Amino acid sequence: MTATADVSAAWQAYQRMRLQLNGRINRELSRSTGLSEADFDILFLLEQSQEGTMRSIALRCGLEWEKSRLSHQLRRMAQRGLITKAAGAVIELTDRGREQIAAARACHEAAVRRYFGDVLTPDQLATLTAISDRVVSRLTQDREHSGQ
Amino acid sequence: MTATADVSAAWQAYQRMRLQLNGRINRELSRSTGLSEADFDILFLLEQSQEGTMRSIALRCGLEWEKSRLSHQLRRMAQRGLITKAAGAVIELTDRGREQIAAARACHEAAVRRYFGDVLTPDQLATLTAISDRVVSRLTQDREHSGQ
DNA sequence: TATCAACGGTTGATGTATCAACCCGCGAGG
DNA sequence: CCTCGCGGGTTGATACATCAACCGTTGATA
Repeated sequence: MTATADVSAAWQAYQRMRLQLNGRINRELSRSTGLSEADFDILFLLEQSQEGTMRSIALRCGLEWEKSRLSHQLRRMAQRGLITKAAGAVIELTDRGREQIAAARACHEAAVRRYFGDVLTPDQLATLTAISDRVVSRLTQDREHSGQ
Repeated sequence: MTATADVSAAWQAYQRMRLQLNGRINRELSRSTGLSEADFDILFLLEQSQEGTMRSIALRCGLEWEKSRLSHQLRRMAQRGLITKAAGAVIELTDRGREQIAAARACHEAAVRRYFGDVLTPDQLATLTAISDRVVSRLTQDREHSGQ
């Protein structure tokens, strides 16, 4: 039986890492490219797909976002000229969007490596992957609590 | 040298856990107590301290929040009657706030245990703590990039 | 003493997240 | 053929996060 103190220590340490790590990466991304994490995630998925087009529903499944969240975000990104909305709920990457995600990807990868990949051992990385998979599978398992 | 693929796999798994785990816990907290994560964090700190009072600056240091964020949040919480603002930037827990944080703490602890503590081995918890400390210390080390 | 810089705190503007309500097209069952 | 429900998408309201600009006090220095 795991002691409460150990769980609590791990939780607190994890919270600290979560807040600071993602804060730092997002700040660097925003400062050097003007893109938010939300922008980045969407553009990244779009760039992955050939032709740079995806249906809304595919984005939603890939990101596991709520539909209203995606709708609001796509509207703002279309206003900024990063994407365009075509018929049939098809979202298309613009040239401007393509430039930005290319630059942002480099910045993001560098930050992830600098603050995460480079400071952890292969063992730690493997354990973190296992931990994450375990927690996610637990969450998926009792989806009934989720309300979503 | 750690392979790029391993870093990337660990990063993606971690991101999934981060998004889903915190999303679930916050949703349960909000549904069953009406408190957001921000509310919870502040009330938790206030409850810790004897008398349920703290100076703004102490809250800011404890939470590592930006000053404007704290100011906005305290204003909203005062409007909802969870706290009161006294002279000298002193924040005081109200009776209503005390009730809510007590209920919320139980709910939060149960959720952390259910989705996190109960599904990980002592070894995994210890490794996660080590990972978190390592990453946080790396972040603290080159604070110059932070902009904050 | 006068000034200035630093710091704690507030405010307003903007972007982001979530919930609820709504619109619409479509297929199942009457 | 009807209609009813479901799912994809939009919209509006509200809460939260972040940035920049501002206000007051305080302490160091010219």
